[in-house]
Amino acid sequence: MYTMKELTTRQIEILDFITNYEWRHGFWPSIRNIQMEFDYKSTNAVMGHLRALERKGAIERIPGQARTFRINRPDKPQASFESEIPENASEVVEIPVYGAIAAGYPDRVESSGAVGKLQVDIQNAGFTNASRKQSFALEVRGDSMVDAQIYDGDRVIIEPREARDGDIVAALIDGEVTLKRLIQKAGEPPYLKAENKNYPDLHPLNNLEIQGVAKAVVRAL
Amino acid sequence: MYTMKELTTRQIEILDFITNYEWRHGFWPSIRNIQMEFDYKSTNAVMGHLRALERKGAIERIPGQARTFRINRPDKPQASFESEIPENASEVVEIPVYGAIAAGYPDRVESSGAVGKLQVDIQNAGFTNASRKQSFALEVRGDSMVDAQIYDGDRVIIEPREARDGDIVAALIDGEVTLKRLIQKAGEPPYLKAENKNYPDLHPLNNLEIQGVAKAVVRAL
DNA sequence: TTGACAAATGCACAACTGTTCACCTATTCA
DNA sequence: TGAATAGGTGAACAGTTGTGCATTTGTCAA
Repeated sequence: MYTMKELTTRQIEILDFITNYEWRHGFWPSIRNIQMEFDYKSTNAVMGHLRALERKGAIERIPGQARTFRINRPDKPQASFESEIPENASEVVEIPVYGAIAAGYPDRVESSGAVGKLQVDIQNAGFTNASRKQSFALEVRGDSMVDAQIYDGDRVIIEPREARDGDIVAALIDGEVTLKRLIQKAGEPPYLKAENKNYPDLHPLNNLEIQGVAKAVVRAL
Repeated sequence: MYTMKELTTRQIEILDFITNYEWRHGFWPSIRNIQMEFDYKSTNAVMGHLRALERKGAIERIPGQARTFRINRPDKPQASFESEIPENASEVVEIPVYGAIAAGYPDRVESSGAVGKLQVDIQNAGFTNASRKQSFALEVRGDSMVDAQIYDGDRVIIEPREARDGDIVAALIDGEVTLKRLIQKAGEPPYLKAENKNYPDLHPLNNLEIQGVAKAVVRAL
């Protein structure tokens, strides 16, 4: 189901080290940091793996800039034995629930203060370490996202970060808050698309401010 | 109140930008990134502030290494925000994720050990205090519950308790595990019903053992 | 006035860091 | 057999990045 291609054992080891390094240090490793961990005699051994990981969509980097990683996790945990010793499994995201967000037509956020908390661990929700502390949850109102399996009353966990094309985002469009899918093609102005045929696309008149990207849905049964 | 000394307005601005940059990008800014943000003509303007922030204990850095920040924030945000949050909202359930459960036709639980953890607070998931510690999460496989908005790959949080008519349950039916809705009318033998017209009802031949009731769904986007 | 400190400019340097080129071994697969 | 791919060595290069020195301005308190 996920677009990420298969990774080799070595590539998974590298990826794990990068993730783990960031978890332990709070910043990403340099290529020579990785080189030392694996006792490579050349930085190029690392470069090859990084290129492979990038080609397979597992990571992203900013060319030429130091320690700028982005990890693209598949939602599923990879190797089964890898998680038998879940070192970071106990790490928890603490997410304030701020109020309602309209999945129908744009609306204003209602509640000013947090009305509850939601805690989800990083592995399972696919958060980047970077923004986990700032994540928050919003209660969904309306039915404009039903085709993305997001329903009225669900709680959406929002991670504040830059959005890419196709992300489901919490956005301020002309001053009002809404939950929609972001369409951002090169050379064209970005707009918001509902996941429900009955709703029209939302083209911003003035400005479009992305507040964050929806990372997970939680629904009480 | 805190060991951290007073920061000037400018230093707070710098600190905020650093934190915010890391939120948005997933990695720390370089000194020149900060310089550009504040339109400094010299990197040394930034250096001065960084030195001050480090001297006052607000941040830490690794000398000579790129984009290696550590923010020393007071752990508690602000008292005013804290008081708006219900006290018991911080209480957390720790839920091991055990493996896959078939929402299609019955299947065996695949993994023996926990493959991850999921933490959800009590208020939002609606757990009873009694059984929250035994709760666990299962990954859903198949599409037999799509009409209840439970999809392939979702994680269902199961609370082990006696089920009532209409509950969505994890059940052992004739030795195999499945996720279905329980139909239990008075005077009739209970059976399991899929939330998908294409799946037939499951009538147990021998025994029907309810392992628990589904309380919440968590899905990564 | 003097001193201390916050804030900022300008420039140069050295270390850190990503990247490339050339070359090598081993395995898989048609 | 030949091509493709994973994995690796070695050396060199260039851009990024942190850092130091010298200098200026303004505020505030002793």
